[in-house]
Amino acid sequence: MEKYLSQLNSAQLEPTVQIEGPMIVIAGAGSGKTRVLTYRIAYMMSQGIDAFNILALTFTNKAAREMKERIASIVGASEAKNLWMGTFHSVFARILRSEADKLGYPSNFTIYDTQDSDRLIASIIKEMNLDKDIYKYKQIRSRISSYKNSLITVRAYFQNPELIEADTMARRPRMGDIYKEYVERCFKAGAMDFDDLLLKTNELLTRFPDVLMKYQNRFRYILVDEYQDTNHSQYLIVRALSDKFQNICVVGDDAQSIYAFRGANINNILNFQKDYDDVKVFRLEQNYRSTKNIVNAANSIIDKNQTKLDKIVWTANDEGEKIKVNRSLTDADEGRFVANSIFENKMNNQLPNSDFAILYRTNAQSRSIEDALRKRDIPYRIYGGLSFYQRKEIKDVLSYLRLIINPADEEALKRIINFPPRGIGQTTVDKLIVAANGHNKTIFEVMKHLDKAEVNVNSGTKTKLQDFVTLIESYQVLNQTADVFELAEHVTRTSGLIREFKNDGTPEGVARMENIEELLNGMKDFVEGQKELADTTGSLAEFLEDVALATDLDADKGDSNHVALMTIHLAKGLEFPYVYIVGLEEDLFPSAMSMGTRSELEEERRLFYVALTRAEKQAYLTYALSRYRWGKLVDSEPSRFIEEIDDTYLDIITPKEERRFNPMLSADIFGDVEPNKIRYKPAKQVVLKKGNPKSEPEKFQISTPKNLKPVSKTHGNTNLFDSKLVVGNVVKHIRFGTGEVLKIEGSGADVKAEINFQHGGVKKLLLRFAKLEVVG
DNA sequence: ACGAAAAGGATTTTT
DNA sequence: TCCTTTTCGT
Repeated sequence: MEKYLSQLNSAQLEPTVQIEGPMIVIAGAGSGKTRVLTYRIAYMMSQGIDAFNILALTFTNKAAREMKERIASIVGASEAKNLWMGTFHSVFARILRSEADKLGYPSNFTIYDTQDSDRLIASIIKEMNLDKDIYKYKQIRSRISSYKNSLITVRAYFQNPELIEADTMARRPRMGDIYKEYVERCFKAGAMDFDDLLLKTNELLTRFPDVLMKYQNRFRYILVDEYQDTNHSQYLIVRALSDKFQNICVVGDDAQSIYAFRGANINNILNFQKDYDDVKVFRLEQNYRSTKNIVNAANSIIDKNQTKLDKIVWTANDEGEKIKVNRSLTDADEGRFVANSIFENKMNNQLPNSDFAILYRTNAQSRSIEDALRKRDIPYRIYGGLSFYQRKEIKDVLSYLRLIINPADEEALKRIINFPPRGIGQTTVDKLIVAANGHNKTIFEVMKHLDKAEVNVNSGTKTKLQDFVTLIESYQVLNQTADVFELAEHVTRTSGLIREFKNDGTPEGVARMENIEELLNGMKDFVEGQKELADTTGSLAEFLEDVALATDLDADKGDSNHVALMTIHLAKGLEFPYVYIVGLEEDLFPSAMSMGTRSELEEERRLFYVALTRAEKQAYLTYALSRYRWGKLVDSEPSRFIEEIDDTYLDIITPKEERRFNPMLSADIFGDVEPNKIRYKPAKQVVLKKGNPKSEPEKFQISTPKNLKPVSKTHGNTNLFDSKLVVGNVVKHIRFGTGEVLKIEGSGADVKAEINFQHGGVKKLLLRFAKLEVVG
């Protein structure tokens, strides 16, 4: 142990060896937080504390797994295996399973994912005959989610006139009724959604003091990582469990709190010192990850936020390169710039692809980047997006398995009762739901006793329903003896799922088959794995739980030499030598939806801080003047975040003149500009061809690079339509003289600039025609 | 009941 | 633009 502790600096060592009492570690980005956490746990165990008494809560499964592995490598695998380490959701799902009966739930309850919740809510809205344009199921779901995260139960809701008032004002007077029905239907289906895992844990600990005591005594030492991202529900669980022994260590960075949108409460970390007596406060302020330029630039950004804890992040690392800022004309250009830059950096410095990451605000931004990377043959991998387990075909297979474990699972049943098609249509399902609700039974029970439930269907349908029940029941029997893999293999074959996707014949169908195969392989691994791991039983129930709480980031497998593409949220906790943050434009980042309040904007700023601090050596910020959004070309302005960085750390690399779009250059570098991929339709011929610019400007196409001559600067270039003219540029006009660009508006061929000429005042010019030269 | 075609919605982030 | 949902014809 000594040899490990000697690896720590004094700021890291202090919290590592502080075992007793409440404490908070405020850990700046890249300050060795994970190292402190792992060594601290290892140290505790070396001091004779039983691993059995330690609970460590992390934000992702991946973080938990990695930490556990590191601890195992220090203290030995057998010692580490008793540690309880995982996400809030996975740890408390396990506890809830063993205590489920107290809450009236079966121990094999299903975990509904967001999609399941959405479908159930949509179905309830339909059953209640409500207007689905007013009662949008996604809004309803997020509303219910925030109630649950604030511990507002259905009963609490109806006792709170303010909430009812608020929903009534929002033209949703039936909100409470939907909430009630949703909760009841989940309960009847033996299902908990993500929020329930926390809410029901609170219920368990509050209603059953003996249970609370049991877990207080068991978890005498509690650690919480990423404390800034805990929500109220999680906060209460931590408080309750740590109340007796007060051995609570929370670690986090308020500057990296980026999950308020899903209920995380930054006040949990800001107020921690008020929640416990004699809190010891530790600060990790030395950054080991990034260059001085990056650290200082990040500091200058986060400085703009009002809500924060005192902390000065610094580094002893090299000065490094300045942060490079690049402007592009369009999102496609931005992609090309990034791909080109990665290519150059790779070649110049002999670097692997895995040294690079491209971070964006929204998943939709990946497309233009992907296109460019593909053209340059740069291998990449997209993280996040539609998770593997959310794909249709995977959810179909999983739904069969879920139904085997828990026949009450309404969402699983509705999903597969007629997939593959077996002649049970919507009308029949609706009848079943009505009957089930009427008799307070599950749909599956109703199907088993069609006559008793008085379901009015014809005899053909009746047979089909009975066949389905028999099919599921036969699987249930098989589940008694077969392992997960064997069962799933049998199910996919005999249910007709495989046939369904095979017959499809389309490339999508093939991909789906491959995904199912991958799922089956995963199951095989799971079955093999259970033989080694002591804390799993390898049951189907356990597999489904893993899957329900898994994220794509958890499954990082295989060849790792690729450029990483992901959202900034997903990048939290990761680091890369080279980081490209793309789409730094107003309304995109910061997002248009997050600029309503100061706290929302501050969260966007923290998000930017997180993005920037992922970079070790070099960061690039890029933005485009226009970008395709919802299939439309939209003009955009540079993000305020660029301006907010102290410009001594910036290197604006967009050359004013040379970067002007020049098809020759552009085409030469990449070799293969596809005409139809070039989205701007400028009146380029003003410069390139003789003749009247007005004639057929729309028909102009950049066909082959050969046809185009480089723009001659001496001619005064003239057509600035494509020249990345921005507000602030000083331009020269043949008649009006010099002036400053005040505003740019319009799109396509109608881009206009408002220019304040020294002699002549403010004029609005159509760039298509104006002969302008940028002079500054 | 089912498939094809048309319409509509979405783009903030995820355990 | 792309994906999901709804509508419509059989």
